[in-house]
Amino acid sequence: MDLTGSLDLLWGDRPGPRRGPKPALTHDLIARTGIAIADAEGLAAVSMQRVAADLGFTKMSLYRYVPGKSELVALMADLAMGTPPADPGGDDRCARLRAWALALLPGFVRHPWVLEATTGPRVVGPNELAWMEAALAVLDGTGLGGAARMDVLAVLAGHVRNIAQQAATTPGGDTGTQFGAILAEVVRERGDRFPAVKAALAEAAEGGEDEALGFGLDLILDGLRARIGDPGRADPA
Amino acid sequence: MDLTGSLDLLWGDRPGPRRGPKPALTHDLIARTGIAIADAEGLAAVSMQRVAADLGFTKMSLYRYVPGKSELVALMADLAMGTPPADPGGDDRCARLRAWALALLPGFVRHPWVLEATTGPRVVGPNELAWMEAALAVLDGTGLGGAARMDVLAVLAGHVRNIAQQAATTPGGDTGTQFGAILAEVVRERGDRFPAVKAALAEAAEGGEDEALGFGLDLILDGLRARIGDPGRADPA
DNA sequence: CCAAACTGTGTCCATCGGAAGCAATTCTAT
DNA sequence: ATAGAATTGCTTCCGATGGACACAGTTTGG
Repeated sequence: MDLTGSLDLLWGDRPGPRRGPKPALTHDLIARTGIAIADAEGLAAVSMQRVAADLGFTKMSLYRYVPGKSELVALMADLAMGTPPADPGGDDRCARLRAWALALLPGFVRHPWVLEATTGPRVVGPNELAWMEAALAVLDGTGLGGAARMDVLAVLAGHVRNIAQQAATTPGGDTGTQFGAILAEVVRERGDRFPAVKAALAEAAEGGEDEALGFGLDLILDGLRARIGDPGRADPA
Repeated sequence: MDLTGSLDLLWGDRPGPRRGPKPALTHDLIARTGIAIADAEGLAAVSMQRVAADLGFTKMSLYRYVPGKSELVALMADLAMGTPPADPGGDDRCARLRAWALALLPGFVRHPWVLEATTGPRVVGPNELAWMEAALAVLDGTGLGGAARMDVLAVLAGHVRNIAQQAATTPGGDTGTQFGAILAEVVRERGDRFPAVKAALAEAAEGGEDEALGFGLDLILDGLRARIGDPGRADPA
């Protein structure tokens, strides 16, 4: 796996050549075209051919800008996540982390393919690193060690990813094939062998509102609050 | 997206035909062959051609057993995760959930491609459902609602997935390209723009042992302990 | 002014997932 | 026992994909 290609591309460490025809495309334009395709039809619909066609160019011209498809997808993913919002500040670090996590969700919901594109070891891009920086900055000055701070970040981001994954629909537009719906379908006729799952599903369907994201964040942040001296409710009601 | 194919295959609802030549292969054998390839060379190396070749058959013969590649991958993933261990029991539900989460990790570490294979909406297989059942059974009888019980499960499993993802190495055997190593490489020359990340990484590298999994679990389970009346240490010390 | 450098394109290739049809094999019904 | 039906594994074929390579046209520096 060659990571220098992704690294140079994502971080834009390219000396600008001066001779020859002026480039008609930019990394940004190419990536945005790919994002549009992935948003509408899923990551599988993103091919070099397709991206080039949507831009009005031939497939091979893209290779003048991007070393390969995986690097293009990495570029798309980093661009799609955008930059983190400004830290609201304040004394309650947990509240700030909560805001950070809540801000992370829309990107995953609007671009569900980013979940696919960012599984496994990869080169971290500028935007992803900026998100990490924002969360770690909040954790600066707590008694937590470096590894622990990274862990808090991983747990929070992981939870947001999970929620986004459950909410993700099939790109084709099959709104009925959400993860929960599929699960319910599977359990319907086999519930006897999985009574706890059956009960939880039935109760959840009856209960109404889905507060998965907030509930999980409260769970994690309550645990965190106990480890750092921070204002906020000590009694979780 | 046709889910009936995956559904029937994963759950083995196939009436056994009696006429014709006896099948030379089984779902189990095919899936295990695919797993061996994915373990050694990554999920990308798993093609119908390759699986068939390793079995000594032609590519198209596999389609007599499996409707398509995605269904094969789903079968591989469910088989690779195996069945959950027996619940140790006891009064401390959090300890039981901790054991459950710890038992979940080895499967992801041994088969990193399962993370890729199980992103996005999918048909849940028997083994995955058994893992869900095991965790939800522990949460039975707590005051938590159905949706909340599912959320606890999602948070725990999500954290384990995240840890496994960070520990995953490139399939090709590039042991140096773990996620943390790549991250460190990126930050090395750009640390000034990301001071919090730089500090956390430096401190983590110096600190030594990596307790990411346990730390995150403690975080989550402490938050959970506050919501269910359960024995266990109240002071996280 | 010319050679070097760069861009976009056309051609070519191996590989992939999968459809369709064919021959051989085995079971069921007579 | 035997004919027909069902099933298997194989061969052939197809469109699409990612990517290598060479080529012609364009721009710029010496």
